[in-house]
This record gives sequence, structure tokens and C-alpha cells, in this order.
Amino acid sequence: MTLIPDLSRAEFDILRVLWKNEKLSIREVHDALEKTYNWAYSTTKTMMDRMVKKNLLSREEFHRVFLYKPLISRPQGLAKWVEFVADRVLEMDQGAVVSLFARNKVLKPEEIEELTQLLKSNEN
Amino acid sequence: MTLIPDLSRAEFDILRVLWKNEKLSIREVHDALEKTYNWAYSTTKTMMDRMVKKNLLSREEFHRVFLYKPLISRPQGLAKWVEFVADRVLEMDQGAVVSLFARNKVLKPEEIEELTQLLKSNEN
DNA sequence: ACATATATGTTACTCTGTAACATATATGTT
DNA sequence: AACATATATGTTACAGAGTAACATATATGT
Repeated sequence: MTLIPDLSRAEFDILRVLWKNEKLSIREVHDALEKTYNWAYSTTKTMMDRMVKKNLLSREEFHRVFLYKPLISRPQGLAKWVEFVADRVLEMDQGAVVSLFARNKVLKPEEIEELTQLLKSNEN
Repeated sequence: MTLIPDLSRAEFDILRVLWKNEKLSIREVHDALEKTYNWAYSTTKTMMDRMVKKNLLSREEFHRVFLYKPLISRPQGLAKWVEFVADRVLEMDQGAVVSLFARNKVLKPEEIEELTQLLKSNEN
């Protein structure tokens, strides 16, 4: 996955739980999102299966259960969002937004670096 | 429009140009978004007509042209976005995000106030 | 061994993003 | 004025995202 995908809110949220855990079953993702979305289990499943088809997630069988893993990094998932948020919601410089991540320690230095690169290459 | 609507990116962007201009024709909105989206004119039209149906915009004829006007305020349009951005993208306090608007002078004091209220009432 | 709970697969419906096409109306050109 | 050209308005459509029911397979508890 080289191109930066334009993730929907739901996709982004699913990825967020996977970035925190690396590899989870649908049930686990579903439970983690319970507070946020009031999805039926089947909704979580449909979303995640579609994300596999789009190469946002990989799916592997593990002792008879399928585990899903993100195929894009957090900086990659964040890039388009940061762009939108900076340009259109907060109306401030993208760099300034990136530096908020550093300040909050939401991203590790190498992630900040990756994000910065992605934003740069995406400008053109 | 009392409830805070969950605006899509496209809807939000259309409203953004209307908030800056108060009342515009489809053509004008279309041109303003040309850089951002490469929409066909008919796409802009479809979006805006649907927004009228959803009571996000009003439409009134004026010298044989239809002009569209936002039916929600900028703070109202921003509220859900700020929520999402704070909680899930930047992972910081909503109040901190709101204060960025003040610092940037993106919103006027009374808009900040309105936004703050909306976020508060939306917590529930 | 059977009942119950989960996991997996399939299908579907609405809404959003995207746009073509048809038609009405306005504007520019002889 | 008459016609050509450009826009505006209306209608229709199709793919993808959000949402979920339903069917079936598999695991687990008693």
C-alpha cells in the first residue's frame, strides 16, 4: 500500500483499534468500538471484510478464527485526515497540526517523521 | 436545525464556501470548489439539492436564478468535526482544539462561545 | 449428545459521491 | 428577430459506504 488512501470515519476508527493492537478478531474490534458506534456485529464484519478487499487489512486464520491486521501504518492512515483537518477544519498550517502530535506524544518521533514525509509527497 | 448534523466531507466543504459568502448560486459554489474537488457541475448540483432536502441549505429564486443559503451556523457545522478530530485524530482535549480556533482567529469570540456550548450539550 | 453461543458467509437496502443526459432559459451574433 | 451557443434546472443512474438481517457452520457448556 503505497498510495495514501482516503479513509472514511468508520474505516479510520477500525484501523485505530488495530493500530493499538496489531492483530484482532472481528469480535474484539467490535467490542472496542461498541462505545463509539452502536453497530450490530454484522456491521463490523461487513466493514472489515470490505477493508480486506481494499487491502486496508489482511486476514489470516489462527486456530480456527480469523485475525485482522492493518496493512497501512498509522502515519499513512493519518495523512489524509491531517490534511483535511488542517486545511479545512482548523484552517491552519499542516506542519502546525503535525507538531501537535509531537507535543501530545500521540505519535512516536519516527511516526512524526513518516507523516511529515507523506504530507510533503502528497502536496504536489 | 437544532440537532447537530454529522456532515460528510463534501457537505462540510460546500457549507464552508457558503459560510464565507452567505448566499450563492450552484455555479459560484462549484467554481469555489474547483481546486478542491474535480467535480462535474452536475455533481455540485446533486450534492446541493440533496442538502436542501436535508435542510442543510435553503434555496430561493432570485431574478431567475436559484441561490442557496446555509441553514446551519459555522459553529454548528464544526461541532461534530471538532469532536471527531479531537477525540480520534489528534487525541487531545476538545477544549484544546476549540482554543486553537481562537488563537488562529478562525472563529469570532461569539462563534467560539457557540461552539463551546454545542460541544458541551453534545456530551450528554 | 444436545442446546446455546459465537463465527463465517450471503444478501440487501439506504445514503453519498459521482455524473450523464435531457430540457429550459438566457445570451451573443448576424 | 432568428438562430446558435452557453448556462441553469430537472431527471436518472451507478458504484461505494453505512447499516444490518438472515443462514449456516463451528465451538462451548451442561
